[in-house]
Amino acid sequence: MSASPPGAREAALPALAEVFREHGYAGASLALLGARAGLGKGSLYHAFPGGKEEMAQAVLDAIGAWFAAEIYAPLRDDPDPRAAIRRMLVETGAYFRSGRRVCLVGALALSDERDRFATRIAGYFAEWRDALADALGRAGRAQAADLAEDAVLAIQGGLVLARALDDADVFARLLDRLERRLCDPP
Amino acid sequence: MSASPPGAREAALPALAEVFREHGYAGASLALLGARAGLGKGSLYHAFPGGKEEMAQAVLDAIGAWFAAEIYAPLRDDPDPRAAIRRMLVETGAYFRSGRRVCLVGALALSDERDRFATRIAGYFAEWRDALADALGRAGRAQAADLAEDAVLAIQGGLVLARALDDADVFARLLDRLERRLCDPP
DNA sequence: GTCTATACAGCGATAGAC
DNA sequence: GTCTATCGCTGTATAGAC
Repeated sequence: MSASPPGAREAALPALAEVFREHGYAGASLALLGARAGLGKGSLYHAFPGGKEEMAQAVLDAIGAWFAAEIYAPLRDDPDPRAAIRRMLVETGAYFRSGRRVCLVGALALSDERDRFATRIAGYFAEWRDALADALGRAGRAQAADLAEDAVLAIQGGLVLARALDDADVFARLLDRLERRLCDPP
Repeated sequence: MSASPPGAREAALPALAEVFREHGYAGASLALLGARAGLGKGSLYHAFPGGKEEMAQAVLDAIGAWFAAEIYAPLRDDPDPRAAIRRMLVETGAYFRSGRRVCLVGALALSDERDRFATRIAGYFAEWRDALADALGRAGRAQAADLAEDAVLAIQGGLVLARALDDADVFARLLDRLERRLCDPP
């Protein structure tokens, strides 16, 4: 029981997320997670009784909720689908710090922890792809599903290549190309 | 000194590579590496005095050599550049087991071990991109550099998405789209 | 609730028998 | 050359003081 500051758990999530992004699931030690969140191990386990796995699941939920609200919902609901797609590209560039920040979901998908988080990983990408396909369809594009799959995958590849070459311009150029490919009249 | 079978080191590389692919650098324990290679720790350290890092560097060298011979060289030298690009797509599909196999270089790029292997990681992708741009240029395509960057990054993204959705068809569809985008007349 | 202390397992690496 | 035994360390997780 007990009345910890009601949002102690939520308050820690951004710090935890950043540690997972920077070090991966295996490399994110409880010492690092606690230090960055400003909590001792006791407090961490009080907020997340399931330990590291529960922390990661909560982080993935928070990431999914952010994308759902800021990106997927506009793609589905904005009466101007092209504007929603442009918004998606701008928000994506900002969220990933122009390619300097790793996508935790993509990194987990490649790791051997994939199975543990399979549902959330698959949901994140399926939702993104389907919301984008919806917007492209409403914008009158043919083969909206293929185009959406291609764009979602390119964003992940852009993050890989930008980090591999240590060159954030790679990601910026990709977003430019995507804007033309997705928003220019067919 | 001593005359270990001259290729003991080389013979172990494919097994070591597979363990690194499946478990990542951090997750590839010496126990796993030795078991899969059929060697005890003593033999492993005899072949790779630098330990796990030397094993990974040797694996990356072998991967780079394979791609250089099978993919980059034809892209640069084949008198029919479109045929070389088609060959690249076929070989890539086979190498990554139609998307069921992870790209070790891409996974390392996302991990926090990136810096340790930065030179080989960057070289792998830069060579691929430049060789493909060369072939596209010889095929008479405009904006060959952009097109090449986009294709190399899409392959990495395709591997991420195929694994995230646990759906190898994602990767197969991507290779089909790339063939049209790269080989069809402009 | 938050801390420190600790249990216990697994890691990379090394030493030394054979 | 290859093995087993072991070192020193770090990991997650838990117990218990406060």
